[in-house]
Amino acid sequence: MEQLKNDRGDGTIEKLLTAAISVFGQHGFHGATTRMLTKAAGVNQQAIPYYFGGKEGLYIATAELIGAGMADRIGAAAKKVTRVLARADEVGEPVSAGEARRVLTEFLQTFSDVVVSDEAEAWAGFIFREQMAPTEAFERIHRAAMGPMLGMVNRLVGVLLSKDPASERVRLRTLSLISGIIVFRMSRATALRFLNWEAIGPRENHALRAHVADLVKSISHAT
Amino acid sequence: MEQLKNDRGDGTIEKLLTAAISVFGQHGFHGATTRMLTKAAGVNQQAIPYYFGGKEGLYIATAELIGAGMADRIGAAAKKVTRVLARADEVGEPVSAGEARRVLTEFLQTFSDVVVSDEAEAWAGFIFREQMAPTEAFERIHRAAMGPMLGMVNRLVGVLLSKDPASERVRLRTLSLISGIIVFRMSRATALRFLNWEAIGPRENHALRAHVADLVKSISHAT
DNA sequence: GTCTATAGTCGGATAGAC
DNA sequence: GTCTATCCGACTATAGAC
Repeated sequence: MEQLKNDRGDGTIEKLLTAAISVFGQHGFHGATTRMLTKAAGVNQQAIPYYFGGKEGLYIATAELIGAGMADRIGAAAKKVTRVLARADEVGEPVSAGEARRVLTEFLQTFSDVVVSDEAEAWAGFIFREQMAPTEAFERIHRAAMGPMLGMVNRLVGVLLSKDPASERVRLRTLSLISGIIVFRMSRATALRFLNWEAIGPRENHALRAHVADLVKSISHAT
Repeated sequence: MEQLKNDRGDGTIEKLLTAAISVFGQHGFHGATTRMLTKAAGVNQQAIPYYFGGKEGLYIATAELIGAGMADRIGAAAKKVTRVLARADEVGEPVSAGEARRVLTEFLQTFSDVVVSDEAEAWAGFIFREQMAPTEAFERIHRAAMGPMLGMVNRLVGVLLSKDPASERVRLRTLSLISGIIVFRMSRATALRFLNWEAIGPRENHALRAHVADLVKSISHAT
């Protein structure tokens, strides 16, 4: 399967992949039918077996696209953090609590932006379905985006707690911290209702960023 | 549909419901077939349309059972909290921060126990699928268990932050707090791997209870 | 490379014997 | 109330014209 044929197909593959993210996300693998997928993409039903070898092939390809998309969207922010951590390693001196808090807050605010973005809405269903019953698709998303992010955040949480990042306590905090942000996407319906929000617009986005700062602050204050 | 017929059926309905929780949880509504469901329950395929009017009817009935199960399992702990809150209302004096923290910790530890329990494993897939694409089934679970719990926890978080429980800030914290616990069920695979845990046994359960106490503590310390 | 037509499979629900 | 047999529709994938 050396490479996806691109000649002549005026974006059939791309249209299919784009549509697949939201259709699979909304209905899951079984709930989505090839007819839904191709209709949403505006292409012939036969395009799926032809280009992807079948529905499952399209599913895997979609997962890869999502992984790449996530990595891309948080990439710039992640690079900043990596740079700070790398510099600390070079100097052989740990990152200061103040800097860790600043960097972590900034990164997680970006993450929060991405999480509640319209783009992520299409990703979310896909990812969280996979999280419950991981298939190969999840592996790919994890490797591309989630794994590196977890490790990075964990190091900063370790600094804030003045504890070994490898310790259980730090890792537990990291997991809870990230899930405390993701909840606004994953349980969006529940969250909106509970907050009396109708949607997540600029004002709500701003409130979320403040909330993220709150969460980070609460880590450094606890012992 | 006055009442489910129970005469003579030696537990067919019960067997079907019990099996349905895990089968729907694992495969989702579309992924689960009536043949899977009835085979897992050890009953005739025809039993689903007969007793529940169809696959969807079984799905709704399953949701109700889960809602009742959750309410039951956290019921005792919830009652304690309700009592404390009610007493405060009577006296007209707010709950003290110390008591709020104690009560909240105890409640959330129970919640954490339930969340990671084997029983909840069967519920989890069902609930989180619903959370992403809520149907009527979600409404029922929400009303039975999640809604009341959110309100209760929120009041205590309000006390700890010395803020109006209705305020956005408090509600945001409540959502993040609860999701910080649920993550160990919802993203269990990711969490276990990140923590180098093989399973959640007694030791891990204990660690989680300590972690929950940590999370509550971090609320009272933050401003 | 893209289409129409259709084959082949499996899904949920029904009919009717017992 | 429970079974076997079966229908009908929807699904994915293939065949073959263009």
